[in-house]
Amino acid sequence: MGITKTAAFTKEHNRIAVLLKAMAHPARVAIIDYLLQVDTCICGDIVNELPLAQATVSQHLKALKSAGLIKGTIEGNSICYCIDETSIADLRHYFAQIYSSLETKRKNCC
Amino acid sequence: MGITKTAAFTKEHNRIAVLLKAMAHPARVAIIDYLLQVDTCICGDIVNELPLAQATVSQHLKALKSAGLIKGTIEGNSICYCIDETSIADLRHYFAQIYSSLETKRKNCC
DNA sequence: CATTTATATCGCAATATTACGATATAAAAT
DNA sequence: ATTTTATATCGTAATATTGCGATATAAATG
Repeated sequence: MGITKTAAFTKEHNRIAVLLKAMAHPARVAIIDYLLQVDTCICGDIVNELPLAQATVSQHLKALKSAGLIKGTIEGNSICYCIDETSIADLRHYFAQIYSSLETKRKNCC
Repeated sequence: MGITKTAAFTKEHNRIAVLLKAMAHPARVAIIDYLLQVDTCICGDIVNELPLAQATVSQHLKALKSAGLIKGTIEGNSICYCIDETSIADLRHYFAQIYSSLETKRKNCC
């Protein structure tokens, strides 16, 4: 025991959980933030932007990448990372739907 | 080593990470989903809705509650849980901002 | 070709999460 | 007053994450 019972939940619930989990760390929120701030997506200096060792940053980038939140393409010596719009659009849609669902249903006891 | 370097990141990045972490599990996504589906927020049967033991569900509810995603008020014998709109609004706003920022900046290399 | 630069992976220690049975608590029903 | 019902907490085992030094890889530069 101690392992997430992934198979017991719906595909959709798991899909959302995977995306959220990938972003559920301040370093990874900071990485997304940084990728938004730079105007080009040639981002070879993410390591210098974060208060973490190079190996750790690389791991965080891998986590974001394997969840589909960022894309990385080899650019000669270094790697060009940028945000994958699709996954952000999915999350945006997810929370927008929850919010509008809350607005229309308006619970009356809390 | 092995502990998240919370202090090294901004308050805002940590705040978002805490909210996302609370939702970053299929059981907790399922709980939010269920709370949305029921029309009243007297939700004493969340345990029966999930494929997990009562103790485990209670822990997940605690996690959602301490992150501020749900509220629970004692209703006699049982507890009335419902979604806390504020936190959902925050997350909705966060992803909407990322999305619109992506739209305006439109990277040209990926 | 040796060196530098950029990034990834390995191995490991510290810590955190997930799950559940057992037990506690406290209100409701009998 | 005892039992039932609803929920929380404790203890603990299994697993996952976080972080980093060391090392690997591979392109760029000298």
